[in-house]
Amino acid sequence: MARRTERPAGPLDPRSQQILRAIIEEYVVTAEPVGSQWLVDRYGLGVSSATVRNVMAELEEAGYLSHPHTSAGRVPTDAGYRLYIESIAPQMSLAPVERLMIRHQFGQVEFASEQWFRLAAATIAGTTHAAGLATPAKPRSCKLRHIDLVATSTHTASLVVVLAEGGVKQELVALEEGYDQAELDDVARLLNEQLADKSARQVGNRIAALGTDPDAPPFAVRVTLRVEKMMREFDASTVEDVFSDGLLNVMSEPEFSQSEKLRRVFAALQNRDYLGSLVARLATAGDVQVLIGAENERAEMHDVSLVLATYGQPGRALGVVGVLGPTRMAYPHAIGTVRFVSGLMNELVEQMYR
Amino acid sequence: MARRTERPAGPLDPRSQQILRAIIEEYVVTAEPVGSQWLVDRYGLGVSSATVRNVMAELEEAGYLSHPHTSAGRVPTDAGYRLYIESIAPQMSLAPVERLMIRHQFGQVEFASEQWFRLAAATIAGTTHAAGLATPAKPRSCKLRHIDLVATSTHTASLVVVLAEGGVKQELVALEEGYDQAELDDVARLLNEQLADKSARQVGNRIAALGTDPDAPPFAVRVTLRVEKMMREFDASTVEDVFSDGLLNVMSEPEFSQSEKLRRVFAALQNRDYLGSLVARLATAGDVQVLIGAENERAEMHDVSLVLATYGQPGRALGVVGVLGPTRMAYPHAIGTVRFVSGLMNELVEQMYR
DNA sequence: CGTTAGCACTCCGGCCATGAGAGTGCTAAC
DNA sequence: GTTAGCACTCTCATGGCCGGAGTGCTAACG
Repeated sequence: MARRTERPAGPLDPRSQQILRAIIEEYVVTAEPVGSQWLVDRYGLGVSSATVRNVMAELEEAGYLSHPHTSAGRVPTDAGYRLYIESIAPQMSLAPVERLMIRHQFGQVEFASEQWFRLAAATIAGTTHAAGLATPAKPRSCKLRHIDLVATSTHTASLVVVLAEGGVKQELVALEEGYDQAELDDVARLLNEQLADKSARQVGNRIAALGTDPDAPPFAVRVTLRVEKMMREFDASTVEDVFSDGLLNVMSEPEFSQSEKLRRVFAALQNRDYLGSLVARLATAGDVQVLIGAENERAEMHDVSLVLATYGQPGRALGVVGVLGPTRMAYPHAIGTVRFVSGLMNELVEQMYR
Repeated sequence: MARRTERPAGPLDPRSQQILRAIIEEYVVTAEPVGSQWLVDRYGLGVSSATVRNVMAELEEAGYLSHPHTSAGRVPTDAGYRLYIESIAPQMSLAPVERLMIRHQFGQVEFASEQWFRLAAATIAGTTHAAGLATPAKPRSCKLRHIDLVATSTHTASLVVVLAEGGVKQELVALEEGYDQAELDDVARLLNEQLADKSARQVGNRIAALGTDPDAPPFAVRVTLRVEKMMREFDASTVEDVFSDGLLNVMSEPEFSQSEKLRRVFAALQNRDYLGSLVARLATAGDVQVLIGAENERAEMHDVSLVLATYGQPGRALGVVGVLGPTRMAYPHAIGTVRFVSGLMNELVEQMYR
C-alpha cells in the first residue's frame, strides 16, 4: 500500500524530526523502548498518540527506528542515531561548568607528559560515563637526540634512546664480551658524535661506515643496529600506546550486563593495529568523527559507538582522544566533550612544539 | 549433642581429608555444589553415601564446608581452601610441558624490558585462565646516571632522567625565559658533572651550592629540584606500575557473570597503594603467598583470591607476579605457575643486575 | 562403634497457565 | 490530516505444581 513517503527521500518534516529526537533522547537515558502514549504524555507535542504512531511507522519504514517485538515501543537504529547527530541534535558544545571542571583537572596535573593521556582518558570517561580513550601524539618521524648505555651487569646493558621530539625509549642489550661502564661510555660518546640528529634512515646509512671504523668495536655496530630498529619501529607505528579508562562504565550499562559481547570489544581494543587504522582514517577528516554500531568495520564493535577526534598538527604529530560507549549514547554531550578535550590537547601540544 | 569431634582440634583423619579434597577439586571445575552420592559414584572411595554425609557434616561443623541451602550439596569455605592448600593439596610443581611452553614464550620476547612484565602477566593469565598480575622490579633506591634536556619549544623542554639501575623517567619542564638548545646543553652538562652518581638525597644537598654557583643559571636550580622530586618519588613508591592481563578471564566465570562485584575488584586493582601494601607484606615472606577470599583486608576482594610471589633480590630490587581469580580456583596449578614464573623472573633479574 | 540402608523432609528449578499491561496497527469517523 | 476506538499481540510477573537432588535422622548391621 502506498505510504505518504515512498522512500526516505528528502529530509524529514519537522514533526518527524521532533519525534525521532524525543525517542532517541528518551531511549538514551532509560534504555527502554519508548511508546507513543508515553511520548505524548511526557513531551508536549500537540498531537495524539495515534498520530505519533503513524509517524513512528513512517520512521520505521525509513529505517530510523525498529521494533524489538510487536507490542514494544520503538528503538532507534544506527541510521536513526546517524540522522540525529547529523541534522537533528541540539548544540554540541560543552556546558561552561564542565569546561571549567576539565580545565581545572588539567591544571592540577604535573608536567609528566605521560600523565596527560591518562588524564585525558580519565576525564573523558568521567564526564561521559563511558570509556575514554587517548593516545600520545606521535611525531611522524623521529630524529636521534642522544643515546646512553648503562651497564646493569657484566653481560647486559640498558640502552636508552632519547629522541629529538622529547620521547624516550629503553631496551636491554646483551653484551657477549664483558664490558665495563667506562668502555660503554666510550662507545656511547662515539655513537653520539656520529648519530646525533640523524633520522632512522640516516642512522642505517652510517652502519656500514661504523663497521670499518677502527675506533668502533663490533659491539658499537650491534648497538647501532638496535637503535635503527627502534627508530624504524617508532616511525612505522601509527599509534604508540593507548590509554583507556572507564571501560567499567560501559560494562555496567544494561545492554552489556551479559558480558560476552564486551569481552570482544575489550579484546579488539587491545589490538593496536585496529586503533592505528582508525587514526589513519581520522587524520584526513577534520572535526570529531562518530562511528555508530555497525558503521565500525569490525564485527566486535557492532554494538558500540566511537566518538573520536585527533589533536596535534597534521603534518607533524598526531594523537587521538575519544569515547567508546554503547550505541545508545548521549552523542551531543560526548561529541562536545571530545571536541573540547581535543582542543585542550591541541593547546598543550602547541605549547610543547613551538 | 556430642559429636565425635567436638572442635576442629587436631588434623583431620585421612578419610576426611580425602573427601574434602575431592569436594574442592570437583567444585573447582564445575562450580556446582557437590553432593554425597555424586562423590561416591565418581571418586572410588570405598564407602557409602551415608558415611560421606556424616563426614561432610563434621567438616561443615569444623568450618571447612558450607551449604547454600538445605538440599544442596556442599561448597568449600575459605577455611576449607586454606586447609586444602596447606596440608592436603597434591604436588604443586608445574608440568614439564607447561614449563617448556612458558620458557618458550619468554625466549621469544625482545629485550625491551617493559615487555617482560606484560609477558609475565599474559603468560600467567594464559596458563591459569585467571587474571595475571606483574610489576617491574623496583630498586630500593636509585642513583642518577645522566640527565638530558631537549628543547621542544621556546618555552618548554623535555627533561630525561636516566637512573643508574637502567630505568628512565621523563617529564616536561616550563622555561620562563626563552632558552635555545645550546644553552640547555650547557645546563645539562653542568648538572651531569655535579650530579652524576648521586642519590636523591645527595642531589637535594647540592641544590644550595648550585644556587650560589655563578656558572649556574637560576633555571638549573629549578631543574635540579625537579630531578630530586622525581628521584624521591621513585624511591618512595613500592610499586611503580602494575601490568595485568586476562581480567576478562575472571569476568567470564559463572560467579561473576553478574558483574557488580567484579567492578569493585577492578577498581581496587587500579589503586597502586593497595598493591604496594601487598608487596610490602610479601617482601618478608619467602615463598608463594595465597590470600583467599575474606583473608584479603579489602572488602572488595572478599570474593576473589590472590596467589602472589616476589622476585628479585630482597635488599635490592623487588617485583611481584601473581594470579587473581575466583576463590574457587585451581590453587595447586596457580601456585605452581606463579612459583615457576617468579623463578624465571628471578633469573632475568639476576642476569640484569650482576 | 563405625557403617550402612532406608526414609521422610526440604528446597530449588523448571514448567505451565494465567492475567495484567503496554503498545501496536487498523478502521472509521471527524 | 488527525483522532478515537478497538482488536490483537507480545512480554512479563505471578503462582501453583511437580520432579529431582540432597540432606539428616533413625534403626539395623557386622
